[in-house]
Amino acid sequence: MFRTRFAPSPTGYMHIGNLRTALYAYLIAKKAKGVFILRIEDTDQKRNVSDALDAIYNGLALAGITYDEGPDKDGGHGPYVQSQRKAIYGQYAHQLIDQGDAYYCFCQKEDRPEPGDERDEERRDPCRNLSPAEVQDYFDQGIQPVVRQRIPLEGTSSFFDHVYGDISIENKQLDDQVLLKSDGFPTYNFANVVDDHLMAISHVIRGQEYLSSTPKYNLLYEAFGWQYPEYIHLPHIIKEDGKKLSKRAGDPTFEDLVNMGFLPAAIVNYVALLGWNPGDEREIFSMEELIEAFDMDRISKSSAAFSMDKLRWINGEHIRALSPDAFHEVALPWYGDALRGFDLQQISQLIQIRTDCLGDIPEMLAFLAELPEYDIALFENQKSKSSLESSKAILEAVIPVLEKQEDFSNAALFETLKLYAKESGNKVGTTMWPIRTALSGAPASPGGATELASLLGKEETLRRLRLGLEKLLA
RNA sequence: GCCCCUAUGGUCUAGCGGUUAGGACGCAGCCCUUUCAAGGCUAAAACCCGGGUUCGAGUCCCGGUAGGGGCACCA
Repeated sequence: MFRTRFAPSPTGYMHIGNLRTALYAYLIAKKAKGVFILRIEDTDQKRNVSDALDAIYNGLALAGITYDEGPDKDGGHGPYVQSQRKAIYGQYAHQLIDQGDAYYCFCQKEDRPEPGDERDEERRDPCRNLSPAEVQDYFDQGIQPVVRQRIPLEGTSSFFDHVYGDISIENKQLDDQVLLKSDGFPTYNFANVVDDHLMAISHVIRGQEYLSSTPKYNLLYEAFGWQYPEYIHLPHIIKEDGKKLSKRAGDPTFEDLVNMGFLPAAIVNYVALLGWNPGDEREIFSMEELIEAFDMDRISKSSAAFSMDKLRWINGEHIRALSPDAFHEVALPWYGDALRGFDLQQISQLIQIRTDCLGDIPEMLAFLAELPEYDIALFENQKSKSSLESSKAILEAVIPVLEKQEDFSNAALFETLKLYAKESGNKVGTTMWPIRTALSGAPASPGGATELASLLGKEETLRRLRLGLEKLLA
């Protein structure tokens, strides 16, 4: 039985790297018809943010990643919040001390050498060899110790990782890491091992930054006589300039992207592709398709750069794949008050294919509510064989035609204007250009002349056309 | 300082000893067209460097270089 877990610490938001870790852990479990677990790693008392739990729940729900066991979903392996498991860690730490695989350390933080000091020779802690009497003595002085892991002086620790292959590190490179802090809480280094074992996690999926600590965790598994899990360490996600993603530098979190107008499903789709590919040339995936296609042995080793351009494209593909009704629903919140009175359904129909990101909508439609200032140079367009003169003539001729037009539906308008073009000997494009331009005041618009006219209605259409003509006559 | 990892176009990637080095985003051009999109077609663009191994290396080995990560009473 595959059992994977996502184990975030409650920092208040879900960044892209976390989202991908959660997603891969979910996909690996679901692919194997296994169980996906949410565990909260809140052992750092200084770092807990209120409401942070909600951010995790909301983020996962938004992403469509559902867990089978978690803080609010007992699966018999709880509690799923590490701060509620304090007694468990204490008990296991004492077992290690009794076995000689861990020891009390009474050093103060300041006593520890800095990296870069001559720590290669003697990186072992002075408390490593304290006699029972000395330990007792310290206790009698009321000093609160930490518990450190006793790493073997000799030998090499090796393990297999599904992404990075065989990794091997000499034990002498490993630190006697702290297992239990002086406040009695475990460190991540200890809690993750105890919890992963107790929760029967079969596959550990986490960031690459844990790769070189994994031998220490395996030593712990061995000390307990536990079997260790399979490992899947994930390369980092970086920016296109090679720097790392950071909220501080203004890089968007998952929630930010959603607020910017990206579909959660598209973000999930894109993030899945950051470091993994299906082995064929598909790029657009639903969650179900991802589950079907995912293969942990096809995860790449090198870090991947997050590309807004590619996200936009994938988002556009997801938007275009929506049914018209579904698109209308997601687009609606972006229309705002300025578009009151317009046929929003018709607008949705017009812009769906042209929308890469919902956040583009307000700007794309701004001209509807208010005609922008524009230069008459816009009436000149080579491709439409449109000049200032032709535009003036066409506008002059077309205004009376449209004044008589009763049916302002797109189809009817198009018939009328096409007929006019034919009779006047103008090309359709040449006829439409000045109309489209006068109606939008922009070099490009989400719809052609008749589509805009139909949207704007007869009165406003005529008003804008006359305005355009005035500009040309001036 | 010590240790671990990585390295194919600008970006994401396929490749797993013999390929015209494939695809996608982006970029440029063309077609389509009621402007723009969308769609179709075309183009430019890559195996970090140096040694080996081999008949033959992007692919295997070693060494550089560059980048990332770790060496916390943070996770």
